[in-house]
Amino acid sequence: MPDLPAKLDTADMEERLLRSWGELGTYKYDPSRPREETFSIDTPPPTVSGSLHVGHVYSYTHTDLVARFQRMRGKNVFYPMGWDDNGLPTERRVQNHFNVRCEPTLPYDPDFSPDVKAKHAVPVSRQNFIELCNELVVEDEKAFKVLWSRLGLSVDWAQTYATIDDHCRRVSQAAFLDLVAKDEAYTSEAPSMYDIDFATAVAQAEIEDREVDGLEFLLRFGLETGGTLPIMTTRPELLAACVAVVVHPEDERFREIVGGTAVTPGFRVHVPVHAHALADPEKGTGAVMVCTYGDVTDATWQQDLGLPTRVILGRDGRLRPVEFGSRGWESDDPKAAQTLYDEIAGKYPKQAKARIAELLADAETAVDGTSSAPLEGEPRPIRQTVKFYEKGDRPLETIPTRQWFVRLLDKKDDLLAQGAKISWHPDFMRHRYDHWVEGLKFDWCVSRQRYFGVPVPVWYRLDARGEPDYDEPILPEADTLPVDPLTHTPPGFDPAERDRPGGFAGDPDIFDTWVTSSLTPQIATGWPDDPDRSARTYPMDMRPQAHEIIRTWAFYTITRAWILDGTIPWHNAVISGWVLDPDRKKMSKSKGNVVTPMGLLEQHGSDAVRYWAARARLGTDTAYDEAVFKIGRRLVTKIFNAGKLVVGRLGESGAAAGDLRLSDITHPLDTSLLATLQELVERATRDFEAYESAAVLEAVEAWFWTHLTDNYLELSKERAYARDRSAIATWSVALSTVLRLFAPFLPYITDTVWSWWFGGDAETIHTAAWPGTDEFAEVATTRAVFDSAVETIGEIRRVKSERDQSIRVAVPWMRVCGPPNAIRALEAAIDDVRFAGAVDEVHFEAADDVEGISVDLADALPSA
RNA sequence: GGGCGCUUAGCUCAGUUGGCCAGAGCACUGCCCUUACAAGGCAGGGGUCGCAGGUUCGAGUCCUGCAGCGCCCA
Repeated sequence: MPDLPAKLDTADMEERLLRSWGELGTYKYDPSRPREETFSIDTPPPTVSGSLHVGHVYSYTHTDLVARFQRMRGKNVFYPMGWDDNGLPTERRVQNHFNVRCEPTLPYDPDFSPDVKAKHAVPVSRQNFIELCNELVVEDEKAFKVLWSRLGLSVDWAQTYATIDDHCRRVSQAAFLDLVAKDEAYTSEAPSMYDIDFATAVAQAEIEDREVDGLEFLLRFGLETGGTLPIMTTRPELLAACVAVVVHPEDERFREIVGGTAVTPGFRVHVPVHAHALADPEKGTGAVMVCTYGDVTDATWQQDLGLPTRVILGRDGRLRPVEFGSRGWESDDPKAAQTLYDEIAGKYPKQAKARIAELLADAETAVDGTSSAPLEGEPRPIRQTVKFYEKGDRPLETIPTRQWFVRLLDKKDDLLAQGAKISWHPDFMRHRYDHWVEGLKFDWCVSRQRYFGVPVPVWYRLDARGEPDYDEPILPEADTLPVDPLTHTPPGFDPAERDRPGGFAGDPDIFDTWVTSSLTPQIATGWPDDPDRSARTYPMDMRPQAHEIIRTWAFYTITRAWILDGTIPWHNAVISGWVLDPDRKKMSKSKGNVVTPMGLLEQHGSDAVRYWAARARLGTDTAYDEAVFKIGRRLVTKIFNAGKLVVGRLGESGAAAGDLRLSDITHPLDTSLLATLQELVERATRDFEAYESAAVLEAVEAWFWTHLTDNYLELSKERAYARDRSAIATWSVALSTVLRLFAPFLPYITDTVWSWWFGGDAETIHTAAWPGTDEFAEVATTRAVFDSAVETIGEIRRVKSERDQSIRVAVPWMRVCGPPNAIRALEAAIDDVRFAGAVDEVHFEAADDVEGISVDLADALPSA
């Protein structure tokens, strides 16, 4: 037994154990053990260029609790860590840090070195950009690794990946080739949700609705048959793109004109009037103008009704030049139409809207030869719901562009069935997934018109005029991945043929970051190159994540696994809530209410911070509350002190660590305590298996405090000091067991106390066996003796306390009254109670008509 | 507008399949230096379990409706 320290030095303890775990290889994954002995975890790769915040500490701790529990149950835990360095945040950080910008058409320069002093950002090739990224994120990764380690995450650091590294790009591209081969990915020119500032298409999952102030304009269309048709619109600037008018099929007001032709004001273009169920009779005047494209419904109408397209909005977000009178742009008065359009061409929608409203308010642009202007009255302010890219500032536009899509809409039922095979913790979180799948409206747009990311690994043949053939994309050989089609040459071509008629062109786009992130299970488990590793770790056991990305990360991951090989990616989805600040707002960097986690660990100790995180049930949001760290800290101190007491006695007793046997435990109080401990172990194990770690902690903490330290240790202390074999053995068993039950939550203090007596330097508690539910079966009795002893000492304390007496004050005698069963149980442990209560003589009194135990010793107390 | 969750002591939260007077910690009050622990221990006060109905011998727990808060989606 080592000399036990007088005080607990947290920083020193943490540093020492971190080193020791590293040397022992405590958290190493063993690739030789079979699948059924392995527990594999699909860890969320944090965005390395993002800030470290307390939310990380929170949810990652939840994961670690399960990892440690499974490890102690004998599982070979596969607990990798990924870094997400693929995407916009890193792109920006690399740009600023190295003063470069990614120019994918440039050739790779192996000798490039950044010039941070250059006046303008230096353009570099995509490969150079990726290399700079790798260089930069090394530092970011270090910061994360230091924090995670200190927090006590039992990650195997030999198992790491980064989403932009060669391996991930290779996996991502290989999985894409698989999609293409299965006809699950396709390219098409279609109206897509497009952010004009980011200049890229986005997917449904990245879109959010925002309420904004808008204006409603009432326009008078002409009718071929004479008269006018009032139409309400919020987007008069798209009037030139109008291809039809629709009304609801059952709307009596418009019965006469369906099938007829309307004439747009100002531009004097003839457009058909159609009936369609999506036209809302309650909205505006009931008649809607269809423009290509004002929003997604326009695209539906255009498709359903076989309408032509008149696209006036360019990918730069400005109204592009149009020639009225040319094919597709016929007008009753091309010259007037052109004059009108030229006033708004080149403008952004917002400016164009203002200008066209002015012009349409002019009677000159009348549609019916009358003198009244097509714009009736003043525009009315309204609140409208508009779609935005989640990172964007201007509304999304629906612009036809060529994109790659992954088929989703044809497999909703399959995806629901896959979701149903997964256990969600808490279970109600599965609704989020189901509702998202049910609400899917588009296939997944996976191409992005950005520069930094995993390139779409595709080339296109160019015809004699230099036009790409999108129908027959050229794909790379699997063993050449990863490729960048803008620098690599496709099989069968010469580099000189790039961008030449009759030659080839590389696809300039990159993938949506979720294309790669949705493959973290495959990335981590070695698909497609290492089938052996994959067979030992996949499907994974557990996916921890936060609830707001169920519709993205969880959804896409389930989708990819289904398409790839019909599997579910993991058996359990474990969903953490958020950390809220004291005002109940989500903590995030942008709100400026973030607390730096390393400071917390240093101030309160890692165990105490883990305690705070572990107390929260899965799926529930938690207020950031310093008070809870303090409670955790108190628990750590208590374990330290109780450990000192117990190990001190064990050492004094002369027994060796392996020397004590369960069969030594014979005293009724001791066997009775083990009955309560057995209950605890059963409950803790059951709850942990159900991912209810917060309930485990609560139960273990309650037992430790109220059963062990407040009562049992006090009751049995005299026997322990007297080297009573039964007491000594019980102290050893109780401490060993409760330490192991606490170990997943409080890895530092438990391992420290463990090392004093049970482990030594060479063995850590974290690979010790989780207590078995039948571990004490041979000696545990019932809890009756313990309960009655506790009740009696509680009564003694209460009476003394009421008399303002010390608990140690000596009492010559007391009378105990209680039901016969309780009295009989109490008699078996009465010497322990007498010592703990400092009572000399006891008179028992069994009575059938009383409820609990009561003591009478007031008269025996010295006067206060 | 649809869905999900939450509403229990001043605060933060437990309350398993409905069952004895509703619990913990913090905070508050009083007492206690008891040889593991004063960064402690013991004891105490404090709640019509959001509201209104219903089922039941019995409801914090099940059902219906309503309200407030939060989140997800439209």
